[in-house]
Amino acid sequence: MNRKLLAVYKRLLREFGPQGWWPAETPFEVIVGAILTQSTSWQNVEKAIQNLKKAGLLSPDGLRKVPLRNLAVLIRPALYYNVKARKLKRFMDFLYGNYDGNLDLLLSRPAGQLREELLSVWGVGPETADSIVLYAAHKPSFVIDAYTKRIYWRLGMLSEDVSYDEAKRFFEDGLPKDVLLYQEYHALIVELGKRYCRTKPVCVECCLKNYCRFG
DNA sequence: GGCCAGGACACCA
DNA sequence: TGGTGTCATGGC
Repeated sequence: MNRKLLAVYKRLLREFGPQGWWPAETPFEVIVGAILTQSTSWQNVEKAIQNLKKAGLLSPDGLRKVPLRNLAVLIRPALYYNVKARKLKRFMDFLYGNYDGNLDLLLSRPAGQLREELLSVWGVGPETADSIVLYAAHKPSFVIDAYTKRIYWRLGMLSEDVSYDEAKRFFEDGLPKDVLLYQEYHALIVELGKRYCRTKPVCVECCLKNYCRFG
């Protein structure tokens, strides 16, 4: 257990309150959002998801059947829409090819196996896989993103060039294995990052000055 | 008008 | 295996 890691969590929780992530209505929506939000602000992702909803396509069967080109047009507000349309299609191929479209069955797999399977799908990298395991399957798998590395490097708790897996291990070894804790912690880090820790150095300093004095 | 978002993959040496 | 390029909208 890492006391400082827990202290930072409590400080963030006090500052921002419970986040209640993920902002989605169903596990399937979590998965679609996780792919669409790759290197993209959530505001843009929401527009794309709304388009899918209006078109009545926000379901495994809907996304499986819609032509690639139409799908790309619908998710245009999310960045890199051609690539992401292909990624969504690949995921549906995987879901129907291996689980007959049964999402519950896929998500019922043990966390470690689920993560490995997700990583085998083209377009699903470590962060996307962990987001799905944690927020769609509700199983413990800590999510690392650019904000996490940036903030904990500035806090002197991670090295600047830390790998994804190393950072993940650092958090999982340092925290109780608790799904709700993992969910809230990552959401709070993103909230802090969005407000104060953009890439510009001055903003990172600002973040640390105002929000990262953790005893 | 410019910068950059809650990444992942291809390609190259 | 690590570094760099590609993808390509919309908000601030």
